[in-house]
Amino acid sequence: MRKTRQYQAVLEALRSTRAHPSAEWIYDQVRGQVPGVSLATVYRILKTLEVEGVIASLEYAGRRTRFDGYPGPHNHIVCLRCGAIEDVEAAPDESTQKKIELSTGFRVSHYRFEWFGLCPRCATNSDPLRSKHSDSYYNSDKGAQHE
Amino acid sequence: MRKTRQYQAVLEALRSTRAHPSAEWIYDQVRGQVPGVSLATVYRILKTLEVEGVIASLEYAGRRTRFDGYPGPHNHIVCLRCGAIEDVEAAPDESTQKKIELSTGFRVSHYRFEWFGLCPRCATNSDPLRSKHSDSYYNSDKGAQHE
DNA sequence: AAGTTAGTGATAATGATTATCATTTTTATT
DNA sequence: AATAAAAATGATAATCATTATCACTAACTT
Repeated sequence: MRKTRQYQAVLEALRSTRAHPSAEWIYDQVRGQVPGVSLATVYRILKTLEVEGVIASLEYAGRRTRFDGYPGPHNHIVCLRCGAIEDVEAAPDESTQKKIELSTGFRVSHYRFEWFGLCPRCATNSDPLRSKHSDSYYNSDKGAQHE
Repeated sequence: MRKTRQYQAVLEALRSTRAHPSAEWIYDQVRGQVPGVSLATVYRILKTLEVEGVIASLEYAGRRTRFDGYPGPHNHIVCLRCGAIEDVEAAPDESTQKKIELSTGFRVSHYRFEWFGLCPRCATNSDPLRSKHSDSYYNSDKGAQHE
């Protein structure tokens, strides 16, 4: 992969935050650096970066994919209402993985371990839950509601 | 919710297997009992059952949702290639959850803990990976490849 | 039996992501 | 530098699981 302006802008945008943005939020940032960039290009570069292991994608059905520019040994806690994703250090212990491999015969490559609930702000705010297809975070036009 | 023929047929179809089927596989089963049933009705009933806590949905971005008719204290192991989902007893310990609640301020309602890898058959079979939009399990016409 | 409520079936709409393809940009070769 | 080959881009159409809509029907209530 060539280190094009688009490529660099995508990686910089993603790494500019610890808040796990969506492709569309990244797209908006990149447009500031490369005005005519296409959303398809952003998706393409994100996929390349993921395959290279440079970034990670966090996928939840019915919600847009969120990207993590600092993949490493950590897990996530996700707000059911606003979609906020924060890092968490806890992880299931490795001895469990060996047991599972023996009992199921699967060859395990990775695990997903995520807590779900309400973030502190959402826990005290009783706005209605929003539909599957609109995250408050990193939404294209409306902008983030909080944080 | 009235216990209509459609409702009962959906629940029976889902509970007829431990293999976590998709809405479309359930739809095919239900059609055997209620010939003119609509796919929309199946989705509607599945959503109701989930909200009632009678069943659980297992969601993976880009793949169709899979349903679990026997939700309980267990977790899953997922094959990256064929989409097979099997039950696993291991779970992260509860003391970790308390620590996370204190450090993040989130109010945790549930967690997701899943191992990914290749099932025994897929580990020894080198067919190409299929696209995001076609699971081999519970695919409408083609039927399951194995199991 | 009439009236209210809930559920259904058919189909259109949704929306994030991917595929396509002609064009442009970059790299390699002469 | 000129040309050829390879890769990346931008614009847009296509995909596809799921949801929304709405007219119609079945089920309860009194």
